[in-house]
Amino acid sequence: MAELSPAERRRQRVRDMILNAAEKVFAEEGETGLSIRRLADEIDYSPAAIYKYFGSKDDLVEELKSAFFARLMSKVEATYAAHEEYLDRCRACIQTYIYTALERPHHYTAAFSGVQEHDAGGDEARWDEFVESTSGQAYIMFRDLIDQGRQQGVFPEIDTAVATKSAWASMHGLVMLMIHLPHFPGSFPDSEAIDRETFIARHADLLVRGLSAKKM
Amino acid sequence: MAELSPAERRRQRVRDMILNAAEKVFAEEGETGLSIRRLADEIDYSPAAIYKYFGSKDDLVEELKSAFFARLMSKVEATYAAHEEYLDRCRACIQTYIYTALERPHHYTAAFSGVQEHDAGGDEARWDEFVESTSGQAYIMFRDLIDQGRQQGVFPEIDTAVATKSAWASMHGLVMLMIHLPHFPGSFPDSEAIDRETFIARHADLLVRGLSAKKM
DNA sequence: TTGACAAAGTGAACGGCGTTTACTTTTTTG
DNA sequence: CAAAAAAGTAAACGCCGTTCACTTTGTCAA
Repeated sequence: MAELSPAERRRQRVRDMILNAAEKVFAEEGETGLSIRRLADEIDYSPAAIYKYFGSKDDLVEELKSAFFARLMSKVEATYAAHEEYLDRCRACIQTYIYTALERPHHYTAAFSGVQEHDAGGDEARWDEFVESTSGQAYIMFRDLIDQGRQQGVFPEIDTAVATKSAWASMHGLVMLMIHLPHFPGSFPDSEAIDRETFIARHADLLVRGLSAKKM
Repeated sequence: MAELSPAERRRQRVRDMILNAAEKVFAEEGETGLSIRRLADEIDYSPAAIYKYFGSKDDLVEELKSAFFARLMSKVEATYAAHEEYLDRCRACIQTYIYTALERPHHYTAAFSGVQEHDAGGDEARWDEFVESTSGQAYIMFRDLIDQGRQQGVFPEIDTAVATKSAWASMHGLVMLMIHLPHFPGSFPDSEAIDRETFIARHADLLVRGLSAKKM
């Protein structure tokens, strides 16, 4: 079962030290605060040593991001399993996604950063790549969830793929606004204060309502 | 009428040169590609000269962002004026927001960057600040639009502030996903290809449908 | 056990960055 | 025209990611 030699174990330990130090800094300060030199300092190695374990700073950050996304996915899966009734399950999964994303705002935003040019050409080779990517997994999971709703007639008039993308956008947008606007959604003096929990629940409601509605 | 002295005119010209060069680079490459030294090079001045016109790189970028957001707002306002029927107006404004944001992805994302800590304490002094900020203006405008719907009974059961924030999140999320995922929403082999125009229209539809629906 | 080879680790450097400081040149103005 | 103010600059500071030549340490077959 893949026994590790002492050398491999040692290597693994150092690698983990780097990752742990990086995770800590990144969670608190994001990519801005994370520098190879600072990391090296914290683990008492030279900066150059880190390059024996990671090809580049981006590679390192990539690993932080995908570890986070794996956790996000497994949390949503657990929520899925914990709810029987379909609409409950929907709302709960949406909320779990949002809450978990908010636990690590720097990770979540970093996972969706970097402007992509929109290749109109149907470059379908990228689909495989996407499915294995962090965001791809989120898409697949919610697509399956929503398609159940279509099959059961709860969402009578939707196209699964379109509805999934819309719903995802809606969740994603809420997370992003909450991360970037310090007073969202509460403490707007133009309305009664509303706390995050109730707002998230209401947002999930609105979303489900839109999916359930018949065309106008 | 605030006549400008020749000195002031000259100063203004140089300032604009800097801003134009910055705008060009930023539109194409975002904050990554924008450096003071490169800017100085392009306009044939020394790097230090730029600091006679802008306090910092962030100040400069701030000006690019708010100029963009002003354009975004005025486009949405024009769309507002161009549509009479209420639901048409709603859908059209949503779509204009999305399209204009997508014209300058680097500007739009930069305007929503930087993780904020969530001051639970009702720090209401920030409201004034928010109202004058770029994102604050977007909020106010859509809030007024949606409140019209409530008053007219088109959106019968909504709370204006909550609905506005949800709707905004929904638009914002779509823009962000389109910017960050190269194949969104089309060219997913799990469904028929769908182009951006139709998808945006459908997304706006779904949103309006949610707002119109009665509680379940 | 030893000698060769690989792996781990390092100090110093390269080229880039935002920004500041001390300085010179140009322009405005009393 | 002199003095004050503004515009512009070269050089440096302290960061950054990354690379390279080098030394140290560990592994393993003869």
